[in-house]
Amino acid sequence: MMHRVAETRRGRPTMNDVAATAGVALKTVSRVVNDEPGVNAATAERVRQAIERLGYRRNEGARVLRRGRTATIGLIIEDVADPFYSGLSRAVEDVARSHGSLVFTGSSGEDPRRERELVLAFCARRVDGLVVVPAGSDHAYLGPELAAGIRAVFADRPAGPDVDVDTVLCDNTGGARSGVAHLIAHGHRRIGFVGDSAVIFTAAERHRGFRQGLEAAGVPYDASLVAMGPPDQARVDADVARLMTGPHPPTALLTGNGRTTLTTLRALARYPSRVALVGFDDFDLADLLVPAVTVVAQDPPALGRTSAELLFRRLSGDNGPTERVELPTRLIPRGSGELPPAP
Amino acid sequence: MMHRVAETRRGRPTMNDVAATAGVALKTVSRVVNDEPGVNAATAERVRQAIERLGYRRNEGARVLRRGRTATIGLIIEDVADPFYSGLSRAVEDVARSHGSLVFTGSSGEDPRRERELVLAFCARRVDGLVVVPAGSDHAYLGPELAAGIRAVFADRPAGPDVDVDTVLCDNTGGARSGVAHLIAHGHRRIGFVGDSAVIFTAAERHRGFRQGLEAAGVPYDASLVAMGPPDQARVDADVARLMTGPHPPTALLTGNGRTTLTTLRALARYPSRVALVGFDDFDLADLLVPAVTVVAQDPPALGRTSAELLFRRLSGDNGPTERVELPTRLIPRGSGELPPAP
DNA sequence: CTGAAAGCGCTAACAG
DNA sequence: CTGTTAGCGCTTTCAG
Repeated sequence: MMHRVAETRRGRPTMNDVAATAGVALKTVSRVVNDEPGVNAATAERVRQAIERLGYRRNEGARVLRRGRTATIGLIIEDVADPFYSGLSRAVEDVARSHGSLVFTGSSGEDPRRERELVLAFCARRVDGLVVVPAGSDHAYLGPELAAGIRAVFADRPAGPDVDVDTVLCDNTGGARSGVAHLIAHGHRRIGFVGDSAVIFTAAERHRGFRQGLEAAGVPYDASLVAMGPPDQARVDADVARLMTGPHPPTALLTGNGRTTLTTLRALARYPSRVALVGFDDFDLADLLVPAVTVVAQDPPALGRTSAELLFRRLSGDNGPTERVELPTRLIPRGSGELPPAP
Repeated sequence: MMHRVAETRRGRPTMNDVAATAGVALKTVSRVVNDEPGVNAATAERVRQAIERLGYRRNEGARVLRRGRTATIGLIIEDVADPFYSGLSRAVEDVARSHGSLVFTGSSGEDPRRERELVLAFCARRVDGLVVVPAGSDHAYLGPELAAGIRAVFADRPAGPDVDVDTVLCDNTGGARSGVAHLIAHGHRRIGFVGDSAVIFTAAERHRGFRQGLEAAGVPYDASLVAMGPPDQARVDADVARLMTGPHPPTALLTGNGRTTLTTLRALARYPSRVALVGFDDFDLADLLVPAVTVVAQDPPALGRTSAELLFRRLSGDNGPTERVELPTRLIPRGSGELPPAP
């Protein structure tokens, strides 16, 4: 079937064009388009034919201008290409869809300025709400947006002190504690920690949990066994080399997140001795490595789902006090975390 | 600093509110907001102060209504949570950003109805253009949108015959041929193919390349060594079992995409004999498995980047004939593809 | 340099 | 059941 180019100046047929074509008033078209009751079946049919003939599609932007809600939310994460965030994204998207909303996605790349830029760009598009994994800790810029009624839920990391928003986190300290406890239960006492930069909330929390885990078992904390920094291979190679070639190398490692686990495994491949390893974050293929990798699993989709559901609860009128949800972690033993201390 | 709630009815300050506060006309505010020349410095400063005081932010939707362009594009993929698509997404997002655009992301989940729904929802939001990885092959629904001036680039898979759009593909047949050639060069003659459902374009193309590769070397094609279907573990387990326990099991396998490679590796873990394997699509950790996995690598970011750049070229006025770009693949030998045929 | 009026495409409110 | 009128927040003429 052929579709003629719209009759209007701008390239797209409008409700007015449809009304003219169908020989009815604008409002009648509006009624048909919005399934409002009280239109004669025959008239409605004429309108529908005109719509079909012109290839008319309602302009959502114009509609929003009148109605207020955009049925759109914004999602800011660190990097869609990271499996942790892509799992979270998918869950947010699914929840949004079930609420009839579309989602703008943006990657901050761990840059606070970019985070701010994205949030404000989304707000200028008048998203109804935001799910944000913050890169920075200064969120004063959100003040006017929140005051204007845009709702926000922070996921994975909390907001700075200047705003009061709902937050969904994972039990970072508890997860790290359980990882350490697991290694200690398997006989380890010299346990290293390879984590992300300490400025990142989750990294700092996991490091805290690591320390607590040692303390709980009466194992002294040794700062020389801790290596925190950016997750690039070169940095991790250097840090692992430092740990493994020191006077008292660790017999076990806790790694601070998915990316770090991979880079650490690569770095470790150069050393003959088998160190035990528990990774924070599960990853595809953990079961296929030799030995299979024991992990403290988070649930990225649950993080996304919980955040988005909380957001939509707010959007549908829940004005109760700010919530802070903490999701549990789960230790999955697969082999690498059960290796005994090397002699 | 405190921000008072907007003085208007609707919750957000408008240009009018700013004008009233600054004691100027609406148009002057507009000029300041848009950095138009010809505003007295002092006046502009008063306006800026009013903006700051009210927490004013331009309503992009209203602006669009007048101007036409939304500075927004839509991206439809199969699943953000799949690393192939998340890599592509990130690249699209980056290109969009460099052109000052925001991106709506949606996952079709391989469902043509959902693909259509997303495309139309994005069009109703008046995106300037679309990058779509199609799930279906009927794209007649796009006709009116294209006629109305929305540009579209299809990525990874071509559009159906009913529309004429730019397309960016990967060299699926060539990649598969090179994988097969590699295995044959290492002495294999009984080579199996485990791929995605044949209805998926890339799967069918890779199967075709597989066949061509055999033919080129004079190795007869044996349909009993081919297993195509959904990438879930159960199906792959069953198919691999069929292949490996048959009268003449293959000594090597070509797997049709990233997910299938993983499920096939899991399935193969149950069999003692070492079959050689080349996987289509590279994946994180391929180097850490034992043996490390030889792959025919695609470049998902390049796919996204190329598609998005083509889209923005169209949006900036390039009306040349429809293009069809094909991106090369690269064989990365790592070990699994160089295993000799089992005795 | 500044402003008033018109209108983008739509829905809300109120007639007939 | 159908239509008219106003106006969402902004930019675009066109006049001062």
